[in-house]
Amino acid sequence: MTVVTRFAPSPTGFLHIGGARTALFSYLYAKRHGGKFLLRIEDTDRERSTQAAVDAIFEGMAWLGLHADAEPVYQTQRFDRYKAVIAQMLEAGTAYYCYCTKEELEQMRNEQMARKEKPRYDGRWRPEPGKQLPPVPAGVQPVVRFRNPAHGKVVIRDLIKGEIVFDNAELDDLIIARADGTPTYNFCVVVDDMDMGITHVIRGDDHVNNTPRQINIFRALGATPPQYAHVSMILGADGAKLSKRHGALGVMEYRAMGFLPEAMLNYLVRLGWSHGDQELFTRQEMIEKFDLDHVSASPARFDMEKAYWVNHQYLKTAPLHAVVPEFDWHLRRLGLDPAQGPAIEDVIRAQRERCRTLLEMAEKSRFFYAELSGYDEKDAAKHLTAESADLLEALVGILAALPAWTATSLHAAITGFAESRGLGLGKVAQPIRVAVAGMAVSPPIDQTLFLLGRERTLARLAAAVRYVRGQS
RNA sequence: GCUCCUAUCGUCUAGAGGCCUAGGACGGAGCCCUCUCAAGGCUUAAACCCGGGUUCGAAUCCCGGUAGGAGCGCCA
Repeated sequence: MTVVTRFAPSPTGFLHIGGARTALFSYLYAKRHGGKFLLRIEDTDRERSTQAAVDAIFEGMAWLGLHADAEPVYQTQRFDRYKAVIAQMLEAGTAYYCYCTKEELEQMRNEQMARKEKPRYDGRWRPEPGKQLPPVPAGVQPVVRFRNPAHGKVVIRDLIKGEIVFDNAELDDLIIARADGTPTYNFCVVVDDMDMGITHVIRGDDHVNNTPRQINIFRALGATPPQYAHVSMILGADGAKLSKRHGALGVMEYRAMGFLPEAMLNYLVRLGWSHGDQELFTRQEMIEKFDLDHVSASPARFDMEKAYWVNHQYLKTAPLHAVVPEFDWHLRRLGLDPAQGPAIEDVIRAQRERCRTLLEMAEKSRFFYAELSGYDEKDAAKHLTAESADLLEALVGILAALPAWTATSLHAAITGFAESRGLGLGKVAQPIRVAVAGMAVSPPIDQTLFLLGRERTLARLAAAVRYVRGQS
């Protein structure tokens, strides 16, 4: 049997981190077993679903490279099918009409809560042999309820949490079609999972309580339920639930923060899943090694520091062709023109070891692509002094006369100059750094000047000299 | 309230009864290297929620507490 998994977000917002991890697990599990990974848009709630959210989800999935193996399924395009199944269930007696109004239901719940009972439908419209149903009220559009088995137990062999047992007596008859005829979530999920041939449902553990109901519907339909794997949720750094109000960010915001998609995937896969002591996985390794046995059943906190570390590992080692487009995107985002400076491959090579994110890299590389807007105040005060102005002035002459503008010749020239003055390299390099980069941090000074080019270097050195002298 | 889930360093985790003096990673501390920032190397502090069982032996199995969480919609 081929494994078929799916990711089924409801388009009410962007693709957040928890959803992305669920999608990743589903994707990996399918790939691991040579199966298919499908996408389904659960948009039956027309009030809250938006096209913008659908697009945002696709955008996030695309950025992460989580491609589905077929066109996405939209629930709103399957209403005819749902209607047919509901008719069939009504016919078979596994579903029935219920004429309770929302107000009656509300009252029922309140009374039950007051009695400290679990709020549930009392089954007043549920047909039973020999039972007298209430008279059908005029002007009430009925909903359709699923006739859940009254007795027995539902046993879920969850691939992550193990055996979970629910008593059918705990389950009430859920609504599968609203008064306006539109189907509801738990019902659509079953019909879709059945029709799509889903073999493994990997989803957030906020769905465990829905699972027995869904299994019962599967059975009422004469279908075999898929296997389930409920992944625990991701908490914020403080251990509190992630929500829009509380630190839940869309994956695209992580892009803006300077994460590489592969790094994001790697951080996410290790959040809850492990393979011995291994921390870093290529996508291929994830596919080869991912399994549900080693997915943790307990919730995990999102640790930004660790995420940064993973990203840094990727920044340092990823093939340039994977970094270039992302870095280019960040440069432009800062209003910089990548054409107005050194080749970005060279800048990445020079910067990758010293930046945890692409955003940081772009900010630290600004001086390669744009004129200085000023000097860092502290750095200038410390390094752009009267003495260093003399050094810089001398350097302008030396560097202008350099036969070749290469890192090697620059290195020789600068160290030679420092020695001739009886100074440590730092005494010379730091003022140069502030002069050309505007701050006391940059790649090795020979690299920096080489990448910046002769013209810009000399001009900035001279400008720094003027700056110092103009101040006093 | 009811049902269900979870519980190893601050964080992510390894651990499937003896291999555990509980391992790795992030972060922290210290040292080395060094033109800045990094990177790298070395060292170090830091955890089995509590209580009972089962067993020759428990972080691992069972029960009970405690704590956290999820669900209880004509939302998904």
